Amino acid sequence: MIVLDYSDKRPIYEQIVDRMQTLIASGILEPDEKLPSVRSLAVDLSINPNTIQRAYSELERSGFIYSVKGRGNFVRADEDLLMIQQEKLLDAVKKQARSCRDQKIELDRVLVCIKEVYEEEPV
Amino acid sequence: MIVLDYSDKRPIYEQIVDRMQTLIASGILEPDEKLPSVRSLAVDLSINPNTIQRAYSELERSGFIYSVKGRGNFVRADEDLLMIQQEKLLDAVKKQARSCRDQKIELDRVLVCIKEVYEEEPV
Amino acid sequence: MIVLDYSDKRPIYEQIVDRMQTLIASGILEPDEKLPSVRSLAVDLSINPNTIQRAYSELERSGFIYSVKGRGNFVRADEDLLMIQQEKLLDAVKKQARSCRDQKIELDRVLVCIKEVYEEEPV
Amino acid sequence: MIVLDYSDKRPIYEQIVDRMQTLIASGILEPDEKLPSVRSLAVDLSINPNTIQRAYSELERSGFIYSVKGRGNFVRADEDLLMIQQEKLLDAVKKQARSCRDQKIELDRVLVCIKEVYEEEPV
DNA sequence: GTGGTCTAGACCACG
DNA sequence: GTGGTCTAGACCACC
Repeated sequence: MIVLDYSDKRPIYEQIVDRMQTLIASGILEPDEKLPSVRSLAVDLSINPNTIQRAYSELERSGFIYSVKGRGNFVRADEDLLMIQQEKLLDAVKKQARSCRDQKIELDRVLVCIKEVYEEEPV
Repeated sequence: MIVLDYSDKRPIYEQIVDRMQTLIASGILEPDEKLPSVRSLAVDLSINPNTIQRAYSELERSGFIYSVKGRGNFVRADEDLLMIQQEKLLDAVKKQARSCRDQKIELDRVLVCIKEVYEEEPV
Repeated sequence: MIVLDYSDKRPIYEQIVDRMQTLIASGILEPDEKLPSVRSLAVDLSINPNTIQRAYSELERSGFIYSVKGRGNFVRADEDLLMIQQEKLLDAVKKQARSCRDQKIELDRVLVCIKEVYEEEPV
Repeated sequence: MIVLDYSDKRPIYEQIVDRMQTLIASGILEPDEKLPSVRSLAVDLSINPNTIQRAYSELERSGFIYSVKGRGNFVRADEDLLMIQQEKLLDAVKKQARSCRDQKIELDRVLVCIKEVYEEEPV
């Protein structure tokens, strides 16, 4: 469910955070569903448990999951948060669109790109 | 022409590289135009000349500028390179579009965002 | 009478202890009144009986309740203890007041807050 | 400037975060002032640099400081944030006041406590 | 078994 | 020298 990319410059914990957010936002992980335990996921991905711990802490801080000591981490049901997340993503889209425009890429080429992606396979 | 953002997590030299690339790709800096000297730009931005030097080196390595010993750095006229840059940017757009799709953002919302941006003022 | 908050970072047993202390101090639970049995309360809150047991043990240790083997747990009538509890709480109030003062919150704003609360509805 | 309390149940990094927030809110640390470096503070308090790092990360995340790689951490000037911080603190005060009220502590005793504190020495 | 904190020590990127 | 990430290994509290 999670694939790490060591050639990516972004830190590992951030890749995990992003992936989990996507899994939650897309509904693949349902509200109150239990996430893999810190240690088991660490073994799975063969990385240090601290790194998973950090990813989970970030997810809890930003409200995507809640953690119960001695029991595990669980998906939080929060529609508002997902909305805010979408807005953030759209802001990023706009920023990128400005780069395209500044580099004289025609509008249609951009739109076609987007449409292509939406016709691909889902997650 | 260049504004640094110290609260941005990206390194200073990278901000400069990006900005220069945009200025070149958008035609604001014209082919064979002379860039500000390392030292003068360093004074302007009140940062270490080494940082400017690094940015210029990166730009030269990736072919956006050429340097002439004792005279300065100049914008290279290279249509192919600009094309490659555009492709890179479009790849990034696709990657982002996948995120939007995975987070269940409707296609139309994304397209509208892009169109809005293209109707804004240029650089 | 007791509501657990799993997203609270405090341990479950501590939430129960606190709540019971409040119920006793406020007189809602009267002296020599019988508390719910460990097992029944565990079923009620759908948690592990061990957790209830731990809460009751803490309450007994600190003198709020006494337990009679084979009969159950009962509220202890102890005026002194309640006084000590009040002193503890007032110490906490002072500590918090210092934070307010250090953060340059005007004295009046704090006093008004307190007064507002005392005019609200009781438990 | 910072004193750790090992008998406190709260984690060390949290104590540091709180203390720094107070120092910033009270104006002892001024905007754009440089904080002690991660390593030097670690030596000072004789704790692991990772713990300082964590505290600083939290402070950056919540907007109290900004960090520049290779240069250090600096106090951020943000009036709004301080206001929000004050509101949070007053909410905590109200919560505590409810406990006092529920435990039948007279209003005047609480008010006197607060006033006493405000007449003590500052930070 | 679970999450959470801390230490020790290492490596990298930046200026 | 600065911040940032990661590993390895330990200890604690909770359930």
